[in-house]
Amino acid sequence: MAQSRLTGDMIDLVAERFRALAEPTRLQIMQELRAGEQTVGALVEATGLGTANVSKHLQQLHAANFVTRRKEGVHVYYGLAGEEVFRLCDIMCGHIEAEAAARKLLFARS
Amino acid sequence: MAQSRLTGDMIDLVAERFRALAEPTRLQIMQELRAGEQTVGALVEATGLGTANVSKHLQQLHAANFVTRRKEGVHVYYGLAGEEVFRLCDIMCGHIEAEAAARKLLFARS
DNA sequence: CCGATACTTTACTAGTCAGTTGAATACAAG
DNA sequence: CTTGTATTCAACTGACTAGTAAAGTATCGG
Repeated sequence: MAQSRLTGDMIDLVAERFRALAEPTRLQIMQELRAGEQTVGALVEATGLGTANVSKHLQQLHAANFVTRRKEGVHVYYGLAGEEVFRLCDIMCGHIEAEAAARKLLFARS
Repeated sequence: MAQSRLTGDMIDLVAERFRALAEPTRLQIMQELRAGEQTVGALVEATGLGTANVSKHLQQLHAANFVTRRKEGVHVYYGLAGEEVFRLCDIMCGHIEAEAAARKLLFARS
């Protein structure tokens, strides 16, 4: 099941995907999308970011296949392409919490 | 279990961790470490990268808590701090493969 | 103490990228 | 066709960072 070996090409692709998630702004957008498919304008309002900025981030997330894109009239709706992202975030959160817990323990026995 | 909501601070921390893995070079180093704890010099030889470069990447991985550091005499041994990283990579690989499969399917019915 | 080896730090360069501004495109309504 | 709204594109700036070279630090053997 688990990739015992990551080939050179695959490493590049994986790193590229990680980079798509390595930006707080993009994670914030993903988080907003969790409420459901939304237009660019709605995301702009929800996040307080600039329109062009949000549009660019959405394109990057779309290029990395983390969001879907659907045009309807004058609006463009973006939505989550899957839940993997949040599984990834959960693992990271666990990692961070474990680290915090370890640090706490370290202080406790000083 | 799953974080239904990611707070602002947590988003920053998670993005920071993703960034640590968003570099092919660092993934390559992690991959090498899978064979076991190794010195900086051994990693330099295994990867063909510059010494200072490897040292710096290892520090970043250590700061993100993905590798352990142990000094022994004149050598410094780095090792994997856990297997989460590879779980993350596996999910990403699955994502990439699913995407490739979908593209293939798209071509097939043209 | 001296020199050698292993690693880290610092300073630099070149490339990348987030965010912004203003123009361009697409579509809808009048 | 014209106006207005929604989104994207292009150009720019400032910040960050990978890689490298050279100096600095630590540890061991003699």
